[in-house]
Amino acid sequence: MNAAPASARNDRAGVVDAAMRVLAENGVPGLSMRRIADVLDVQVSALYWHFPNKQTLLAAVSERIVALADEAPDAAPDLAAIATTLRERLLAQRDGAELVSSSLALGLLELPSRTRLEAAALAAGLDEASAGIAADTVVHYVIGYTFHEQQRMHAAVVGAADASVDLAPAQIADSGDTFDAGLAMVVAGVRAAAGAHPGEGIASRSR
Amino acid sequence: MNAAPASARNDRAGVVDAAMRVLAENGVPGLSMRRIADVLDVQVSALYWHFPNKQTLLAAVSERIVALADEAPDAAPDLAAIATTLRERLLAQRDGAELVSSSLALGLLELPSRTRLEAAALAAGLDEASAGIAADTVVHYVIGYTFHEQQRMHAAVVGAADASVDLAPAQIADSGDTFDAGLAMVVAGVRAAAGAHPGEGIASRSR
DNA sequence: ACCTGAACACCGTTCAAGT
DNA sequence: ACCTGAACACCGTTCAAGT
Repeated sequence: MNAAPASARNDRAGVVDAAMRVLAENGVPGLSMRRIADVLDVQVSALYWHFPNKQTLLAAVSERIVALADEAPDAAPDLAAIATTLRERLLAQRDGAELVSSSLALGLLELPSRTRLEAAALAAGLDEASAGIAADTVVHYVIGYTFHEQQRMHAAVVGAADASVDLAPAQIADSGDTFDAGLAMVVAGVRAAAGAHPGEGIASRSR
Repeated sequence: MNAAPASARNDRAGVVDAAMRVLAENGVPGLSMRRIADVLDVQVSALYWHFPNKQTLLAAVSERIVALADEAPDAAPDLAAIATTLRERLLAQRDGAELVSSSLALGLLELPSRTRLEAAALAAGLDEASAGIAADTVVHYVIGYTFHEQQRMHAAVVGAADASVDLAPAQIADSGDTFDAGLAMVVAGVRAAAGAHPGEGIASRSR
């Protein structure tokens, strides 16, 4: 299986590597098939042997972005912790949220975090249907927030040269706190759904 | 097809009208400057007299999509009702959520619903900072959910001809219920934040 | 005030053909 | 199994020039 000449031939992983490099340097607007081919020193058409089209290639990039680093022992599943980890993965790559959002919407990507969020919601006491909805709700919040954040980061860079837009530095600096505050609301809402269903009344607060 | 009289000059509103028509027929992927120009029976370059670039034109389209029909008497501001109205506006136009999401992220669009959501959150008892965060959280949920939903609607149409993907019809049919369920969680979380701050809750900050 | 005509520098995708 | 070369049908944007 490894008798192939290691010289100029690429595989899917290599193409994704190249795409990640183009993404880091040029962002989504500059992530073209031709640019990826250039990095690999190959014709554009060569990419179509590895992937049927650009969206599928982008989905493979997205998959790498959201791949969980730790397959290790899962501590108690915690909604906020899983959401925060997802956000960090998205932030680690330029335009990560945009890429993942689009791959997800096209049904070309499965989100490992979503499975974990669903498990956490179940563990918190939600029924199966509600747990799925809760997981999606958290995912929409995280991706929506981070997408917005990353686009504004880019706008800030362009705007700096442009001198037409200026964001207060504080507005950017404390975006982590703002994310956490919004996340806390969503998580509180999910917890409220846990209390509502199985118990007998609306206000069966055990804590 | 139905070109305007050759003598009639266009204005910004007319260009947006044309763009809305192209959007309805071709969706975002087919919403090109050339197609818009064709509808107006005009050269592409003519569009650049009205708008500095495509993104600004798209922001004007987004603005029309989210414009509130009723400037009328505001009943008691209700988070869920405002969110539902926003979703309906987005669903009324093909790829509406995608368009609005991108204009919003680029800072080219102000969302009337956001102002109303903020007011509703204040009325519910949140402080000013939290009300803004609550409004953004609801907006992220609504846009994220609807974006995902609309992309899947299109994928379903393509997939039907494609015969490669099939969504359970039930999955699509009850998407309204699923939206409401997720929204209920978010709204409950916002309400929880109202109870926490001003009273004698967990963190009693002197103010 | 609003538009034409033409160009520039790009795109994604296909396909016969090569090795 | 993996790639080349060339083509096709598009893009957004600019700009001198027209009325």
